[in-house]
Amino acid sequence: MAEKSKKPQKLKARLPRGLEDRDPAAIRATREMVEKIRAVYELYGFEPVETPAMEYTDALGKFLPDQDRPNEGVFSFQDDDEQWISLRYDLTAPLARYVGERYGTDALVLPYRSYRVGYVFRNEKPGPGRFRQFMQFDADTVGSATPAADAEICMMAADTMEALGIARGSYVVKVNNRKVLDGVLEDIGLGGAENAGRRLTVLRAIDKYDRLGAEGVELLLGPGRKDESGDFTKGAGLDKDQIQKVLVFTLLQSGTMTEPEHVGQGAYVESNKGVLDGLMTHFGANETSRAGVEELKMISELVEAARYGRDRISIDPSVVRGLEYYTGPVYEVELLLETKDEKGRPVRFGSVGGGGRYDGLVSRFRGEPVPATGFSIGVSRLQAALTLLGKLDTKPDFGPVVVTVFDRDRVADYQKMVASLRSAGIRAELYLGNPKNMGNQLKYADRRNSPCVIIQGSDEKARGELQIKDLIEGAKAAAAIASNQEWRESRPAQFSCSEADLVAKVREVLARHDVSWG
RNA sequence: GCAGUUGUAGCUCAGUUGGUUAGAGCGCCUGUCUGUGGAACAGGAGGUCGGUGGUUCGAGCCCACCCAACUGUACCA
Repeated sequence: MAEKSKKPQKLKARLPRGLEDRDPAAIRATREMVEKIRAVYELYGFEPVETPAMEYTDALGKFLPDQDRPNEGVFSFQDDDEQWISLRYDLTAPLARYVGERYGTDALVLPYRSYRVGYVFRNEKPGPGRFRQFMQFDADTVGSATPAADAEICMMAADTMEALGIARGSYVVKVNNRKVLDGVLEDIGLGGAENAGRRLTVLRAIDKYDRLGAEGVELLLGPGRKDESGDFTKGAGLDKDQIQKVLVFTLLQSGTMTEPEHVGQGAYVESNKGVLDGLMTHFGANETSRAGVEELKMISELVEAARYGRDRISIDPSVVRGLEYYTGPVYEVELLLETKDEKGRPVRFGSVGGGGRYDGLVSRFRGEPVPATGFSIGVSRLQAALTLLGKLDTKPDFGPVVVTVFDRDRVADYQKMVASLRSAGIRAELYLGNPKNMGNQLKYADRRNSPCVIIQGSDEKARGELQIKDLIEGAKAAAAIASNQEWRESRPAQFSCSEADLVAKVREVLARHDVSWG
């Protein structure tokens, strides 16, 4: 018993939770998604910019509501000079810093329209499609207060989803305006700084509408709600009339969708308009709300004029989006596809992107107001969703053409073949393992998913020839062969050619199987 | 953070009322096979039984605490 602990303990190879290693297929999928998003953003006139993964903590967080616990949710450390530095948790705050540093100089053309992609970090509990390091792809317009800036970001969000292969009807861009919400809250007596906490509770309750439904929201607005596990969530403690008013607001989204045959005749416009009319009727008396509805109206008219119907961009008062820093229109892109995980349980992905107007975020670096609006796609979450939906190509890429080593003293000859294939633009490599037998080399090439291998033994060398073995064709032929003996001797899908024809013949094999790399 | 469920080989899982040296399938490695991938056959490696402490003559199994994963919930700039 005493010597049990004498064993040398191995270091456990493991990754911190909420992080992931990414294989070639995942990397390729990300690259393709990023490229499609980039193309749409560029089309809309945005230009790229890149900022570092770290910022001074105050530049990221000072404006934010949860500053009383600066180390929660963010990864932070202290620099040599004791200043706090944090890993960015989104791409918006760093952009505000970037703009704040250049505002009013020649380095920045206003309105400034830029996009950026990169990893962001959050120190939170991970879940399916939710990581502690994940990729976002943002676009923002800084220095423009017109709702036209908001409208086009909504349209761009819709275009981006379709560019990513998500069919119209399988996603929706939801739009709301924080001003309308603020007005409603004023109306029910929750205005003023002393009610900030309860306002937050109400906003969170509304935000859960799509998940909990009207009944759940009602409980959260009132006494509170108990979930399936018995956990209790404290409510906002509103009275009946207050709850009723908030619910009327939230439920106004459920205007009917226009029938497809009316699309194109302008009829579908009525649905968004219906929501807006309803908002105006119920809440127009409040000045703040009315201003918000007017903005939404403008956005709605602009997107509809551009033929983006409610099937793509929908006014939805239940959208809250984040907390304090949004000041006007807010947007959220939701995936409407239902899917199941490996165990057959239904998974809802919900929001895969969002954004809004944040007129205060840049101005805190300046003395003057700087309006801004932007949008962010959660690339990692969207990729997780698309993978589960089987909408991403997860086939591994083809491996390189493998030149096998037959005679160990002729490695130079084989390396020369590799070089000539490479100079012809063909992905190729020399077998670098132990070349003691051909079987291992073919097994290696097979596992690398190589389209073909090159073999040259002394017989072929004497004739100035070499063998090209088509592994893809060979695998098909193998199905018909039962014995190993026969399998070996028949050498399926293998042919000779002269050394001079190497590149041309390999090209033929590649063309036959549509092999392309990357 | 809170609650529930679950932790045995790389993966999926057996493991009796607490009893000798913890098993299987798949995968992996080696050989049959230095002139050819799959299949077949033979052999092999791989385990702190999630961790620590306790109860016991004896713990994979019982108890306590801790850790991790999963699900729900809270938070999510």
